[in-house]
Amino acid sequence: MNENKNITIGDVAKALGVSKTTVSRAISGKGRIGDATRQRVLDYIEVNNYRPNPMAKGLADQRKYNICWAIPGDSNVYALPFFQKCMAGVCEVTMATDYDILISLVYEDNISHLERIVENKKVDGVILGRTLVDDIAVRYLKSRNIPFVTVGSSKEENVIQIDNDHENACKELTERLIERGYKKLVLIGGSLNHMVNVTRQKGFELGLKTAGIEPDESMLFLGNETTEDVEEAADKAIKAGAECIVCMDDSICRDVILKLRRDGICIPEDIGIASFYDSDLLAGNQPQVTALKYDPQKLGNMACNILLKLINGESIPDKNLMGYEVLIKESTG
Amino acid sequence: MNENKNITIGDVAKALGVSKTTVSRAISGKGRIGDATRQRVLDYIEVNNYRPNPMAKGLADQRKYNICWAIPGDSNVYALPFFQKCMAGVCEVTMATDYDILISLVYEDNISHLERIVENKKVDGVILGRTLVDDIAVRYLKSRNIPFVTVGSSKEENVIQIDNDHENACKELTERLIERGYKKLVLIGGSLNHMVNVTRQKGFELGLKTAGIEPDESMLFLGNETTEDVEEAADKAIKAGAECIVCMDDSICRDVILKLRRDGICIPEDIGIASFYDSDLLAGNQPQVTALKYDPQKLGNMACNILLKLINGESIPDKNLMGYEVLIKESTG
DNA sequence: TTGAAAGCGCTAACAC
DNA sequence: GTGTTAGCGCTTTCAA
Repeated sequence: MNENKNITIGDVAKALGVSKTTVSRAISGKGRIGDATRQRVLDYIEVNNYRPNPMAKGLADQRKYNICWAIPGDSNVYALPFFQKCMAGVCEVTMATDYDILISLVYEDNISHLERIVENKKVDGVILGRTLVDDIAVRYLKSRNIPFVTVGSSKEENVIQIDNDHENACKELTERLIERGYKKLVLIGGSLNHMVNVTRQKGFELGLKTAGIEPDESMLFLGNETTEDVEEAADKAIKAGAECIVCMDDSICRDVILKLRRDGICIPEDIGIASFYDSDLLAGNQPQVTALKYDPQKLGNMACNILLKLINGESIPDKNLMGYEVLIKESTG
Repeated sequence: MNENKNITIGDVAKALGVSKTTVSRAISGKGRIGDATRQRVLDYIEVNNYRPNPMAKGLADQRKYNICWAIPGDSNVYALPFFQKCMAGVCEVTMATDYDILISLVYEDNISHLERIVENKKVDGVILGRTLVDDIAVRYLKSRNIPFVTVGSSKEENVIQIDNDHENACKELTERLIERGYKKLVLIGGSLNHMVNVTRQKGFELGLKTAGIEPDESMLFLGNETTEDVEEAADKAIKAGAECIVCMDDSICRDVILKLRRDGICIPEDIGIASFYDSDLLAGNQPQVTALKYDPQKLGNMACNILLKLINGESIPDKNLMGYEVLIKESTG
């Protein structure tokens, strides 16, 4: 149609013999306007494919119509399917609105990119894709007084959090494992600066307690960052007589499984394996792995919906937990 | 510092007793301005942490200072590490500029989200994260006359493409496999609507020809979409007497390896395995897999740099190929 | 070398 | 119910 000519609200107004205000009102639905006029405007816009200039709109109403999706910049982390699925969930929601998603990579000790985006006022709000125990991003966002939500729990006050119910999920899975006859459970986990890991550990310990087992150090192999760390932990766990290794996440679980296979240890004959997080990483495995299943996409939906509400001034409870599923599979006997 | 007060160019001008024009010139570097004045302005800005409002700037200079990173929306695809790494590469480049990245999910037969972003003029250019043989996104972008580049090759004319040199890479790996003594090579591949797969097939066939082998249908198992397809293909390949299975990408390779393991077929004793693409999916594997290694992050760097140049009116050659590495590992004898 | 003023395209009081 | 007008914060002629 209109090759390069950028048709503006003024053009529409002129063509219809009305004022720009009227056109603006027809579009936004705000203010009084006659039904007939509104329809006339809407029709014209539709036919001539008029699109308001977001810059002008943003300048005038002080909105950016962008939100920021901030994810870890560490390459071994951001590539996790979880973040992709979650982002797709966010995307699904924004697609139905005028909002778009701006990416930011944040690091545990460096959030300069996020800062730039916020300082430059490019977004109306931000979604933090993961939370840390000591989280400079959360603190920064709070200090800037910009609407934001976190995917994951936070220890900070007054932070709107959307999270899976890891605590209860892990508790339940732990209990179920014990019910299945495992006496000596062992937890292999990652960085304790990740809130999710802390929460999972708590769930694990609660599960043990419910079953009358007092958690102690000999069952916990935490803070493992690298594959080597994990393999070493697995070694120790086995030597300590573990009957079932519970892995805090899918990537740890993958590492443990590969390690056991190399060592000729059979699952589930020699030892049971369970994971506190299911994912594609574990998908092709056999035996299939007992694990907790969440829906990252739904989490993304929810986070985005809540952020949008927040931006629009609605008030939201701090804690928003989502459900889970316990999948008992072949890897645990 | 300044809590909520949005300091504007006017404030800076007033505080310094100069005009807005002068401040603008000091920042942009455009137009004549005295060194002393410029420095005075710059210092003030630095100290008071003034940030130009991107909306206003965009409105005035008709730029958006955003580029769009468009990736496949199919969940089994966009979660591939390749896209994440590539995006990180794009991000690295934008971080050093005023540009930010807007996400769009596109589908083979539906690019409405991309269309909205472009129609709404939210970006100055777009990077297409993958290319198809019949690519509606490419055609759309061309028709809209907006600067764009593709990561991956395209059959369309006048498209700026940034790609790994898949053809030569696959050709070379194929030759190397033959040199190692494999007589009967077989290629298992995915959708032939993906340009990358078409290119890889071509490289494979060129490699065979160089070695004096005429490629024929019995060596090609292409168009496999699902894990089941791949497993069936692997079955047929083995029954057809394949000595070495060449997989078009990492996920196919993973599927093949799992399948062989289930069937009790040993690598490399019973059969060789090679992959035209290396990734984390294959990382933990043993035996380690002979594969082609690329650098997706560098690809992202390059794509973004080129797009930025394009936006600034520079002219760029259509074809931009990047290097590769052939990794011969245990999986091929 | 610097400044005044006119937009960029849209929204929102405030009239009528 | 509709129009007038004054900005939103920046860039850019055009004068000085």
